[in-house]
Amino acid sequence: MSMDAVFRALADPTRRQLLDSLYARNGQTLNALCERMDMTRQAVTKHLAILEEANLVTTIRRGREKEHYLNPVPINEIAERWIGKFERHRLDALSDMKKRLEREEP
Amino acid sequence: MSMDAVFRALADPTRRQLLDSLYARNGQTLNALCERMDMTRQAVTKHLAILEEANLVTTIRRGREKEHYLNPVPINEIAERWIGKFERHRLDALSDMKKRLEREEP
DNA sequence: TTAATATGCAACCATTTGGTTGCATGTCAA
DNA sequence: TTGACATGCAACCAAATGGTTGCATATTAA
Repeated sequence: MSMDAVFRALADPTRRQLLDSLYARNGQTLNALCERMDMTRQAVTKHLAILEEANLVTTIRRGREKEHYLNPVPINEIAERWIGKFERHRLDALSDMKKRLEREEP
Repeated sequence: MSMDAVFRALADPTRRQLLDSLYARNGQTLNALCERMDMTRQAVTKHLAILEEANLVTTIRRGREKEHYLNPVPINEIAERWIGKFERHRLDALSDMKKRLEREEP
């Protein structure tokens, strides 16, 4: 479960929109997801493939349809492992920066 | 402060490495940052420009050197505004998915 | 069985991205 | 002042990205 794939997947606004769509209604089929997107089905398919690769979306084949489910776990892991460490020192870094900025050119 | 720029900036492993480097030692000059990167100074400059555009890095010109400072605020905002909502329903979504997966083909 | 529906695969294309090289500019120190 | 050092700018290039079109396959329903 590479962090790189998750970050890369989240970088595209269309893919974030797809996640939002699944967040609003989980288990949508490809066609359902396409309806709200202003691009061809094949383009959406590619985006979904990238989301699947990042483990952000899981699919189940049900007959001729394919249901898509949001998997929030990788996002949670990013928040905990990577973003958390910056948050932790947010105020420290801010006050640091402020001090630096206030100390004018010597 | 566009969320898109932040996500895009975070998508590249080199840029995350730069943030890590600044997290370890804040206020490094361009040359200092380049030393640990296996690419030309100009390539690093471009990455830093993208990080600046996303407001993740702030710089101060000090004489002929340029100091780079980590700004964790945008990351914090992402965590709060966007990632938070997926985290919140993490368990719900998981159990949802489990149920779906367990209910075999009808 | 057959037509409609849902998805999959592959080739193709324009643009963006990540990197390079070469040269210019600005600042410090001898 | 002059040479060394730190950074800036621009042209260029290969590869990745995001999108398209066209056709193939599989499933449902009449």
